[in-house]
Amino acid sequence: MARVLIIEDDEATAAEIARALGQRGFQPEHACTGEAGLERALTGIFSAITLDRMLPDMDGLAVAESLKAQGLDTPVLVISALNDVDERVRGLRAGGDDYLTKPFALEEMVARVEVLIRRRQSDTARLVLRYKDLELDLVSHTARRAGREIRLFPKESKLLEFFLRNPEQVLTRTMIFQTIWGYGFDPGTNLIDVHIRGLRQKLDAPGLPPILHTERGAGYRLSC
Amino acid sequence: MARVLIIEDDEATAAEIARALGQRGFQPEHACTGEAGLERALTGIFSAITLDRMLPDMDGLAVAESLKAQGLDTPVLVISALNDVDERVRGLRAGGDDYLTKPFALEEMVARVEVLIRRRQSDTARLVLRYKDLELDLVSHTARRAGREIRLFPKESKLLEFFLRNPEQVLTRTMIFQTIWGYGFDPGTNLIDVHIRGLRQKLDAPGLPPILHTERGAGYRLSC
DNA sequence: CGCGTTTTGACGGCGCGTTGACGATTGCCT
DNA sequence: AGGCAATCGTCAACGCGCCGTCAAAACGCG
Repeated sequence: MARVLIIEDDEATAAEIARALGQRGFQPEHACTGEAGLERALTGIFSAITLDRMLPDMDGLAVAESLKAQGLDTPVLVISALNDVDERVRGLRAGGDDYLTKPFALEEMVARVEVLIRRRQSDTARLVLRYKDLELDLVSHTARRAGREIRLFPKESKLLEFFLRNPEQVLTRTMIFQTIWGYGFDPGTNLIDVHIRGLRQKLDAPGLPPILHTERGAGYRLSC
Repeated sequence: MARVLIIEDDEATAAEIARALGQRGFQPEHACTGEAGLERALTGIFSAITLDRMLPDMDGLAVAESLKAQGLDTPVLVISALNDVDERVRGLRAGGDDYLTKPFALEEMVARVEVLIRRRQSDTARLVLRYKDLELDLVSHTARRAGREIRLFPKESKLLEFFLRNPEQVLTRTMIFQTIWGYGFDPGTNLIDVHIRGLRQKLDAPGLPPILHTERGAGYRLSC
């Protein structure tokens, strides 16, 4: 999952940005100072960086310049209260890849981050399905519930995919065999039961409500 | 010198943009309609495109989408009078690489075009890729891990390049065959396995953590 | 023709899918 | 309410097929 570094001294702003990014499926991390941000950016792997123009210890532009000077080409979105045209031009020339002025709409910020990342790795757009606090990466066969990452077997992944594409609906055994195994009939084994068990075991961490419900005599259903 | 395509119906605006770009050393060309712009963009080689959101014959966003759909990845700067946040987000999601609202300062417009071009060049013309303690020189086909220099075969280099451009992501056999061999399908041989083995053997010096992981039933992944 | 590289094919190990037995639970019927 | 049958859940073990390995053959370039 794409990691985004937030270099921002104001805690409240940083929290808002992080939340907005998190909702779009990014994995945000936060650094409070320019120094810390530089450190994190150089040691970790990030898909993009949001950089506050004004930081307590150093100018945001100095951070951007330093990053580019060290050969790091992670795209940088400069965020600033300075709306002057000259300031914006300076920000872009200093190594920023985009410039956004405060106050800004969170949605626009996220959209700009997405553009920056999209340009970089234009290939391999990963396909992700979502329902409530559950999401599934169809390529890596990796699920995620309440932030916890869960590795699934291919068959489990296919099964969960079927449920996520038909949430809150009862799926009969026949439908499941049809879709996952291509059978077209119920062979009478407990194949599905076993895989459902596997999924439940991995998805239902203690403290969370169960998400796969059995409809006796009918089939199974994915719901809150 | 870099050519920039201006898709803009208003003659006066187009002339201003062209002059400003020309002064910074760009070679501007002008198309008056969306249709003409599409035509020029697809037939000529441009480093960037400025695209008016409102055109007489078609919506600017439709032009942007059409360009991206045809596989053209020339960066697009969308210019519009619509300053609504939703509009801007739509513009970016539709395939625009940046969004600028009228009225704008010519200098900022030029700066943004420069950023788009700079970013693209650094993407394609980059000679060395890095991830953690691993780096790869694309011209000499030489890798380096923990300081140790490693000579790679051309195929191995291409394969590693693909992984380095998509770190920490699962790459399926199909994706790899598509990218490295241009097949578009999995021929069912163990070609990839053999080359992966070659890379592992060369990259994983004893004492270092393995860096190429297999995701059974899914593909391979480059990580820590 | 000779060298370096890529591809093929055979073989073995092990992960994952499947099976079958058995226990638990549900719902109907007496 | 209680018993019974049908349905579902759980577990461990088997075996197929995917993946790793190796060496030899095919390829391409000079």
